[in-house]
Amino acid sequence: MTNKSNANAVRVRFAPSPTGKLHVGGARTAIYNWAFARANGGTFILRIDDTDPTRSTEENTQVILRAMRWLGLDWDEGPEAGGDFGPYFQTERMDLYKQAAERLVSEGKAYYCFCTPQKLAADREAAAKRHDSFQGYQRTCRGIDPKEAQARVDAGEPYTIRIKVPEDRGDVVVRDAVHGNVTFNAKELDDFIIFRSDGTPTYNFATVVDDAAMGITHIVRGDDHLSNTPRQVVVYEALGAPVPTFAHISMILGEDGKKLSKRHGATSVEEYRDAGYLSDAFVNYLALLGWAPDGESTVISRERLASEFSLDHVSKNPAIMDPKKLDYINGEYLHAMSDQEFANDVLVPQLVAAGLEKDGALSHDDDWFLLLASALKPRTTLSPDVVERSQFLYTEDADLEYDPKAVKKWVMKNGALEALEAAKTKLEGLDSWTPQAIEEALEPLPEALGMGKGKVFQPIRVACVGCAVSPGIGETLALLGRDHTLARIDRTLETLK
RNA sequence: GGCCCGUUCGUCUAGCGGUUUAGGACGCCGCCCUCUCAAGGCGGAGAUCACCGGUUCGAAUCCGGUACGGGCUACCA
Repeated sequence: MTNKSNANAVRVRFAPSPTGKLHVGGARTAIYNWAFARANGGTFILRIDDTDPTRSTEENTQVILRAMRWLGLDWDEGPEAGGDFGPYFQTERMDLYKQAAERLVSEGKAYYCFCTPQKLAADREAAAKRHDSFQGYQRTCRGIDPKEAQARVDAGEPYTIRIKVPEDRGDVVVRDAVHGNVTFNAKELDDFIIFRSDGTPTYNFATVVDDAAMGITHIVRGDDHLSNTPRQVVVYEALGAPVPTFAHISMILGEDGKKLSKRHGATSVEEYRDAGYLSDAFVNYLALLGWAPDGESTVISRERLASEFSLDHVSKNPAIMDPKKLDYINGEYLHAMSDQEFANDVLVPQLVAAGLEKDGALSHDDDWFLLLASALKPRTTLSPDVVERSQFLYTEDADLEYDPKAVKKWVMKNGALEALEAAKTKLEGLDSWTPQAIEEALEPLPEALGMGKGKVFQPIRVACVGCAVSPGIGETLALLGRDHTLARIDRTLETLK
C-alpha cells in the first residue's frame, strides 16, 4: 500500500458566496477544483463564504448545494459532509477571524485605524487631483502609538484593523499554475482593511485565514482575484502560513463577448438543468471551455476528467459560451445511451412531466416505450424534445391537428387518395403490427401504384401524424397502433372525397 | 491615474523555436444514405497566429513596444 505523504496531499476548495445562484462561471471553477483534487488523489472542500450578511441567504446556500449535487461534484469536506477543518460556513468562524486579526495587531503586523470614511474619501480625491500614482490609503494611523491606539479602542472609538504591508517587502511574486509567476511591487499595495468597524472581516482576510487554517494547497478561482492575490500573500506572510499555489482561470463570456448576464439567457446551473441538459454533458462542455487534454477530444467522460485534468492545460483567455456546441455534446450523451436507459431516464420522465403519462400508471407497455425510445433517441438534442415529437401519439384521432402546409404539399395531390386507399387495404390485412411487418406491407406500393416513395409514404405520414415529419413510417405506425392508424387514414380519406 | 492579465478559423481549442501548405471539434456549405426529419458517413470553405519592431540560420512559439479587451485599486466577494 503506497500512501502519499501527508505534506504533499492536495487540498483544494470551492468557496462560493451565497449571494445568488450558482452561475456557469462558478460551476466551471467548481469543476476544475473537483477534477484537480480527483486527478491528484487530493481532498475537495466546499466552503460557504457568507461573510456578507446583507446579500447572503440560506436559500441561496441550498440552491448552490443542490446545483453541486446535480453537477455530480461530490465534496470530501464541507456542509453536510463535515470534516476536521470545520466549520465550513464563514459566519460560523467569526471568532477565528477576530482572534487572528488581534493576534496580528499584538504582533505589530496590523494596526488600528480611526480614519472616518469621509476622511478616506477626501484623501483619495486629493491623491487623484495631484495625479499621484498611488491612490491608496495614506497610512495615516500607521504611526499611532500602540498604547494610545488601544486606549482609543477601549474608550469606544470606532476603528478598523489594517494590515501593515512591510516597508521593505519589495516584489511579491504570485506563483500561478495558469499564468506563471506574476510579479507585483509591494509599494503599490496599501495597508488595506482586514477587519471592519462593524466587527466583521473583509474578504481578503477571511479567505486567507480560512485557506491557511484548512491547509489549502492550491487555490483555483476566477481571475478577477488575481490582482488581489499579492494582498493575500501579505496576509499569509503576516500569519506565518505557507503560501499556496494559485491558478486563476478566466471568465466565461456571452455570445457578444461581454460578461455573461441575464440578457444572454440562462446563466445559472439550474436553468440548464431545467432546460433538459444532462449533468454529464454540461460538465463535459464546461470542463472543455478553457481546458483541453489534447487537441482532439470533444466528448470526455467524467472519469477521464477526474484522472487527466491538469492546471497547466488551462487556457488564459476568456471563453465565449457556445450554446450550439453544448447542444451537440448533450446530443452525443443522449445518443450514447441504450434504448432502455433513454426510455427510463429521459423519455418516460419527460412524458410524465408534460402530463402525457402518469407515473406508476403508464398507458403503454415496456416494449412500446422501448420502440418509442429507439425512434426518438437519434432525433433528440434536449430531453424535452421528446414531448413534442410524441404528441401525436397522445392525441385523440378526432382532435389531431393537421399542418396546412403539409396537407397542401402531400395530401391535396393527385395520387394521394390512391396511395391512402392502397395503404389502408394493405394494413387492414396485416396480422402482425410491427415496424418490420408494416414496412414490408407498404414497401411494394410505390411500384404497384407507379409512384415515387415520397408520394406514397408522405400522405400516410401526414394523415397519421398531422405533419410531414416523424420517425420511419414503420415505427411511426407501429407506435400509433392499428386502430388509430386506420382511423386517421379514414378521416383523411373522408376529406379527399 | 497607477498596477496586473489577456489576444491562433465565427466559437472552443491543439501548438510549448524547425515534423505546419497552422491540426481537431461545434457551427456553416455540399455530397452520400433515405419515405420525411434526424442520426450516421464523406468532402469543402473558413486563421496574413491583434499590430509593429527585435533575438535567431529559422518564431504562432522567445523579448520589447503599441492597440484593443478585461480585472484590481471598496469598511463587495
